[in-house]
Amino acid sequence: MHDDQASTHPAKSALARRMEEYRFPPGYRTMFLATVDAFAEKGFHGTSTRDIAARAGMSPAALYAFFSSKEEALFKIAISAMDLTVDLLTAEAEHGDDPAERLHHVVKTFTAWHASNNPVSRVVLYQLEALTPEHLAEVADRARGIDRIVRTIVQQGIDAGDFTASDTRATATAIMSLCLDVTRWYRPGNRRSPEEICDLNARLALSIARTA
Amino acid sequence: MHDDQASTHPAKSALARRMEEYRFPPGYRTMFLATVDAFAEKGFHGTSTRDIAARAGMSPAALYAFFSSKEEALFKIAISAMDLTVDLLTAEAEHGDDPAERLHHVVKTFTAWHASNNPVSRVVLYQLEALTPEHLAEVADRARGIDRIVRTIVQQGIDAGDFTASDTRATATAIMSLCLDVTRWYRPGNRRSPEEICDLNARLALSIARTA
DNA sequence: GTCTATACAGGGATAGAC
DNA sequence: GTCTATCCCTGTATAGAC
Repeated sequence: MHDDQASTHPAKSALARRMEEYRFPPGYRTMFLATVDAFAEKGFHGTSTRDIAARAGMSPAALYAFFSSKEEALFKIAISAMDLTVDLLTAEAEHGDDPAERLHHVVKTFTAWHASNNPVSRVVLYQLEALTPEHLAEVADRARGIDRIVRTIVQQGIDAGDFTASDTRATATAIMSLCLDVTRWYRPGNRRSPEEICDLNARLALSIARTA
Repeated sequence: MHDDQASTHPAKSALARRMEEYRFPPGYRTMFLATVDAFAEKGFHGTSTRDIAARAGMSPAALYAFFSSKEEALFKIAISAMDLTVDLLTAEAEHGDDPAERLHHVVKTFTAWHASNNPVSRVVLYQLEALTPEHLAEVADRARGIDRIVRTIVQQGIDAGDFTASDTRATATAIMSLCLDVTRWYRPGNRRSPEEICDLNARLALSIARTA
């Protein structure tokens, strides 16, 4: 008999699954996921440690068994999510023989990430300004790594003569916009299925790469 | 002799100019703009009324001469900005004889808005969750109005047989993503000039509208 | 409309027991 | 690792003078 979802999560996020695989302690996982949801809903500064504790079903002090501060919790969430994103996209960037195919896979996966892990991606996209400058710098490094994955494929397509865009960075930025902005407008139960959304974004990304 | 900019604003925002035209009292304008900048930089909950007061060069109590609460300040900022956006885009949506031309104008203007009024647009895009449900509903109305301007042009283009997209709303969403996400990545002094950015977005929007 | 002063609630974080 | 209890600071908002 397998566990059903007892929590408020409609489906277990990729991050939750990874934490299980890696045998993170259950208390940590509970607190971590409660923190993600709280930050996603109310924002970092709008969330009190008491909010988080209530969601996790623990006392406010329990947070400090896992994180040295609320800010560190945000930092660890961001790092975990971005490392997972890099892993996913790096794997996808190797599927497919030509740049067009690789772009298709990467955009599809990156779009799906933002739809299926909406709470985490809201935190990563909108809450990072609350980090200390040191932590922000580490996180910005990861963000550049993600950018680079897309940019590299665009450049390869241009070099191969398959993509006709003239400005690699600008093209990558536009493609990223399509993927990231899913975080803003997507809600579970959207008119379009996640698959339709991912497919459209993948096709639009190719159009963008082929716009002079 | 014209006034030079004495404030921290690199250039007077469209909103600041409109408040002058409409003869808003100077104290109100100062407080309003200080609040915008504070919210844009630190977020609504990350900003204290003392922060705002310090930026405005006034006492913390001065805020309450203009707004009944911090939340009301956010609400008035959002409403002002969105009303101005609707005015700008509505005007642009009338320039041009065919849908392609109108789309070009609207996307260009909407992109320029997010680049040139970055602080205000950061607040409007990322801080609205802090509004009361009643205020949020009013603001969401405005947001739908803005969406509709783009959606209408897309629909006209499809009806005219000029755009080949099959899903009007999805197409409008993708075009909006290009425009809105400028808020996230654009900073004054970007490698590309605002004009280049606007032109590219306008061309990409057309590509998107013409992707099956 | 702007100030000084202040009430008073809520927040982050810690102490110390189990 | 988790709790109860609590410290102390910060934050919103108001009172009342000018």
